[in-house]
Amino acid sequence: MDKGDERKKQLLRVALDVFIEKGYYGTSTREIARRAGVSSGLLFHYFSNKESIYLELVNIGVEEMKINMEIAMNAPCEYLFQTIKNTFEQLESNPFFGKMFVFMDNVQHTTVNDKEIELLLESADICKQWIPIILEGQRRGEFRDGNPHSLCVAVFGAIQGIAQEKVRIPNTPLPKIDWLMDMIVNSTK
Amino acid sequence: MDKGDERKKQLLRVALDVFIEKGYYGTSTREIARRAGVSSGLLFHYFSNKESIYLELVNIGVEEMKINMEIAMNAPCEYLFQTIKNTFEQLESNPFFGKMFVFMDNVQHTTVNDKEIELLLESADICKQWIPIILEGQRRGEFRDGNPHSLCVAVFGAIQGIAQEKVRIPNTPLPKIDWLMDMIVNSTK
DNA sequence: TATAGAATTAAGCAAGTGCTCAATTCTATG
DNA sequence: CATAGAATTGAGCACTTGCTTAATTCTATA
Repeated sequence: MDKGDERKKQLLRVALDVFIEKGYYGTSTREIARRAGVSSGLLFHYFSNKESIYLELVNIGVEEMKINMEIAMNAPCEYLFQTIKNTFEQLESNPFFGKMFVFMDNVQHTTVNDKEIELLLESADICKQWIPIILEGQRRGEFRDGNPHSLCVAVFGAIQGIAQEKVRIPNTPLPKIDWLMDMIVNSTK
Repeated sequence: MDKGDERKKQLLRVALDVFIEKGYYGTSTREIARRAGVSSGLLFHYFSNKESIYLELVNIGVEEMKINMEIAMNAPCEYLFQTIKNTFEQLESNPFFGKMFVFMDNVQHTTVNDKEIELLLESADICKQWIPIILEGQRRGEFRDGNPHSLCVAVFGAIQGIAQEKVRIPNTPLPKIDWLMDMIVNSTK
């Protein structure tokens, strides 16, 4: 209900769009303000600087990712299935999630000279977080062999590709989950 | 041997690095010049404007991609295997190829308001070019069923993920090709 | 109705941007 | 050696950038 909170959320939504479209450096504070139909001064009333807008979005993204990771690790196959299922369900029902997902990938591949962001990204690097789970899956013989990092990067690249497409063309149908699971799960199982 | 040609190539190499790192808008012509140890005036002696530097790189990228696509389409499995094999061999032996590969992916996901670039990208969109090949593979029953575009986006996302990693950490080992083939090829074959 | 505080604007500064251009240095060849 | 033409510089223009600030409007409540 608070007018200020509502405005701040609106500004974040607009900023997310522009950041996805043009990257960090390509986004000007004036453009965010203009697209929000607001003076650029107001933007700096709600955020202390451009970087902090980006940071706040990264933080939201990190939280969003964590929620998707909360299922326990003592069932790697189940975990993976649930994670992909959750991700796809969200991609289908919640456009903001898709944008955030793509945004987080862009963030990973863009240098923003800021140690705070770099640190945040460490905690948002899903590939790194998945490695122990994949190792466990491999130990159980449920997952394919091979460098777990490659496995991770490839699976995640695939999901990313699908997400990118979904954000660009929202009515793209998503592939079946089994199909993606097969990428990782040992087919001789 | 020509001094001017050599300089131009050097400037393109430097520009590629900066574009990958900071994206189109984040890259300033002064920074390219500075990193090349040259005045910014010289940059505009060799290129008519910033956009044309980018365009020239995109063109090189498109050519590089085309070379990897030249094997005929009447053997989808063989074609795919060869393409991935080529890509991995290049990633291993030629750092410039890897950078170009990542650059082309960044290009696809960045809006640069330029119709010429947009047109070029049409011809560089590997996903679109692969679709007929995948359809043919599916018709023969050699490839998995499912939306060919999703298949494409996923496979390509996986390869991209691997390439990104290779560029960031050059001594990352690449996964086995069979492993990637399995993503697409029908396992009941 | 009066007023404190939040929401908002418009103007503007210092620094950085893409790009130009006159002026200089280098270099190959007659 | 002389000189044409290429390579290179550095100053600078017009514009955009992130951000500030004084001034104004809105809005809730005493």
